[in-house]
Amino acid sequence: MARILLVDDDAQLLRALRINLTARGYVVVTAADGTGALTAAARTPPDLAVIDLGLPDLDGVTVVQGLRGWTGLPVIVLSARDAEAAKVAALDAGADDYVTKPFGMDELLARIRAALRRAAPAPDSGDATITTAAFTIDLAAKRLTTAAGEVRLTPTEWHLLEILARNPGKVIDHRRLLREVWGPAYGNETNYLRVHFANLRRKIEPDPARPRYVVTEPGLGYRFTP
Amino acid sequence: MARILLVDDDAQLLRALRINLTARGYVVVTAADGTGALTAAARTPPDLAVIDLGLPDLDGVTVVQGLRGWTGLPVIVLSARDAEAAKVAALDAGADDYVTKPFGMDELLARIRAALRRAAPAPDSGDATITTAAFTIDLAAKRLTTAAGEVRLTPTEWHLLEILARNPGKVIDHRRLLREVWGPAYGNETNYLRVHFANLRRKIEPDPARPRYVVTEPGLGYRFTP
DNA sequence: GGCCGGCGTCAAGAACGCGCCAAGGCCATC
DNA sequence: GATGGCCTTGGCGCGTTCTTGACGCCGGCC
Repeated sequence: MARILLVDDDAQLLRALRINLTARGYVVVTAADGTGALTAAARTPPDLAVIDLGLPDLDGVTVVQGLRGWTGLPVIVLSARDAEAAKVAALDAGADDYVTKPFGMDELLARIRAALRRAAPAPDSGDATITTAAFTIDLAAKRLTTAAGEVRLTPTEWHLLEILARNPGKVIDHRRLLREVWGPAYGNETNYLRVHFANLRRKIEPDPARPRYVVTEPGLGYRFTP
Repeated sequence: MARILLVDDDAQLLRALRINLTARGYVVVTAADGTGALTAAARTPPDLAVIDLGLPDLDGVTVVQGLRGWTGLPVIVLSARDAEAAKVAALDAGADDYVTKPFGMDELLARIRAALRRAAPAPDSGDATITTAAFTIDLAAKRLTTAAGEVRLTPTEWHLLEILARNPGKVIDHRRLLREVWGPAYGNETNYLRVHFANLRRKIEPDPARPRYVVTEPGLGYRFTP
């Protein structure tokens, strides 16, 4: 289920939201201030963030910009009723949606569902399985099967393969791969990519020395060709 | 500019919105009821729709579903303050966003901008292929194919070609090319350009000695002519 | 006619990126 | 406390790419 990052300095509200969301099956991570939110998001990027604009340390808009710098995850912003200027600023900074306090839990849940639905860029390709001559990727079930049987991939290998497989034929930057898998602090550690792609190829390529599906574009990045 | 479909039975509000939106450069189409909205959208699909939930003939949720049946265009829904149930229903029906009446014009405009921005996540993949008589450039996939087959370009060659191809017909300065590819510290190393453009021409020009597509403008820079 | 600056071409050495291997550390599980 | 899986880190060799310098060509200018 989706991971949701909650950011608010009101411990009571945080607790209420956590209970409601976990009851719906979401995995909830919380932070009480802006820096905590950014570090938490950097460590393990969530699928969606709910951010209160009135934080003790950073402006909520700053937090939104900090996230938008490296990830496209949907962001829902919370704030007091009369702060229309802040609303506009947050939306223009890249927030996806806005909820005014006080709000009904049903409304927030509906907006979260809507945002997550939008974020799944292609609902057909989200649940779809990608099939090649050598193997089949089931993105939803996180399963990869070859003619020889099922293959176990490590989390990083999955993450890398998934990004490539969702953009078939396209070259994905070194930087983008590193940012999406390891977080915004990474960008030059191309050796990570070399090692993990080598391991991945050893598992899924018919001839790992001459890869057919996970192709290197020297100096640019990597490409998945179905 | 973007086409926006406005659906509301309040003629006064419709007029006010039309004035404000056209003033911002949007093209506005209006409808006063649900059936009118659906037929208008079917005739010439807009880029975004703003729909009031309280229509005389159809339920607003029905209109949203009617649109969602065949198009993915972003939909913003309007309704009275106390209709939280309708809000939830509309969002789950596929509406992208929700604004409560009465609302400030700035907020609506910000939400429209946000929705349009989300809806156009791939401006590069749309116009990203440039075709000439001799070859095709796919900027998104970083692929270049000629009649003879696919051609591999080095990173610098790609970078140079991409800058020229994104400004077809325009002369690009030596300095700008050097700065964009090699960094701000470079500006006089025109010999780099000579070498790399020579290599590039050898790969993509039918007659590299007499270039047709990557043309030198002596003393000024280089130009891409499709 | 001779000079000069800008451009294209070529070739050689340096630098870089990549695949591969192997050792070490961290964490969770048993 | 031991084990095993996974990620990180460093080093090595190879091929490609970039840089650098030299040379010839062409057109404009004195």
